[in-house]
Amino acid sequence: MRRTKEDAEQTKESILLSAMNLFYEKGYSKTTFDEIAKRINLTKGAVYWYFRNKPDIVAALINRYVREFLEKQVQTLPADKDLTFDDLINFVLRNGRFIQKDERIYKFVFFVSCQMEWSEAILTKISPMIEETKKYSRNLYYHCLEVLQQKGEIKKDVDIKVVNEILITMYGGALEAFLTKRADVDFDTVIKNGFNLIYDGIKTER
Amino acid sequence: MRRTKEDAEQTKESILLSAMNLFYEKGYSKTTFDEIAKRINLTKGAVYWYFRNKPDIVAALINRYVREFLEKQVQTLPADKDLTFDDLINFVLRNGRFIQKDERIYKFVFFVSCQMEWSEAILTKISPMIEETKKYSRNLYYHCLEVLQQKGEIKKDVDIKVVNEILITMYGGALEAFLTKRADVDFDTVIKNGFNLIYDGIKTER
DNA sequence: GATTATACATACCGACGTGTATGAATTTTA
DNA sequence: TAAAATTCATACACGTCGGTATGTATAATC
Repeated sequence: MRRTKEDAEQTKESILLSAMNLFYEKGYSKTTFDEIAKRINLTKGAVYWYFRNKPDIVAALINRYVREFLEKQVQTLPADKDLTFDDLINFVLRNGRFIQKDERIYKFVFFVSCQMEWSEAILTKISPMIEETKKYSRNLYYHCLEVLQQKGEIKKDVDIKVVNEILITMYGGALEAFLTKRADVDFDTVIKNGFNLIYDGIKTER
Repeated sequence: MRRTKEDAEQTKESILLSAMNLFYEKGYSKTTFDEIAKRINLTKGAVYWYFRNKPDIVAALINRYVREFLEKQVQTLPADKDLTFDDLINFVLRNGRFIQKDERIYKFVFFVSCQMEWSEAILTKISPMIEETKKYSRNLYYHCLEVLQQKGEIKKDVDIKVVNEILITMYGGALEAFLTKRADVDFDTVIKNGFNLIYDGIKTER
């Protein structure tokens, strides 16, 4: 029973969504092709027609959501000449809120962070893609700090590289705490206060 | 072929170690009873004689290493009246170094953080134990900040609870970055500089 | 409108992994 | 020293999951 091309595209979408829901709920290794299919009233055959194996599905998910996420990110930063540290804070806050608001993104991030063991098969295929986005974020933060230091907003003797690492560390830690729901204080409060405390220590006195 | 009691205790030890090595190397769900046994020249039967299933093994590992870790932690903090913020920094640094130095502890932490999917079976048995240690650390940090504020080292108007969360977030983030080897700057540098920057912002001016 | 390619469903195979039942050799115990 | 308990090894039963081979209805193509 062949469907139209639009129908086919639709089912591929629903397969990806079903897979991610299951990955999110019960982890990568415990979800099966059969279950992915049954959730959307299909059979294994359908899933195997679109994807050759599980790592393939994960790769497709990463391709989709990472790109979607990165695109959202870029838009929200002002030009270099107008850049302030508050912009950087708000940028991070928006990222956090984006993850919290968009259920698909949230499930995806949770899946990658907490529901996927780093076996060889996964690691070789997917790790490079994740590394790339991490590097992208890292460079973005660093660029902002660089601009701010050149504009005289940050003391000249401050080692930006270290500050960058501190901020990234805070972001990563806050995100992990949020994902695993083990924070007494919420994401926004930690980022806002933490980043501002750091900034108070590195900004030029007026 | 029955062994002596000492031999039996020895094999139980080696089973736990073998299991943790495999969990560390290829993840929780991909390691089998058969492989755990073969690594130490035993058969499945031996492993099943000591542990009923995989979650049982994990529980035993957690029991052992978490306790060992906590005991090491407590010793390294001075009494309240002599407490300084530097002590807190050094405490965190020692924790980090302890994880880096002790291969068993390192593999265990990596396993729990990165090589275990949060399926129901695991979560119900093990999550409470992990939560407990997290809570322990959280309270320890908070207690230090409380003491320091009462001694007048930290400004009275500072919300210690938020600061506590910031520091924990930094610790968690730095640890995760270290475990996943995606840090340009090492653990010690981030903690030292990060904590000091935070402290500069909350300490009373002299 | 006949052919071909597509979009699945169905059926099946084989490998593997969990768990158990049983056996055998010692050690411990009484 | 005989009985009982321990410490494993061996063997097997069972379900499950990944992967493939095949069938089939229908859309796309010409």
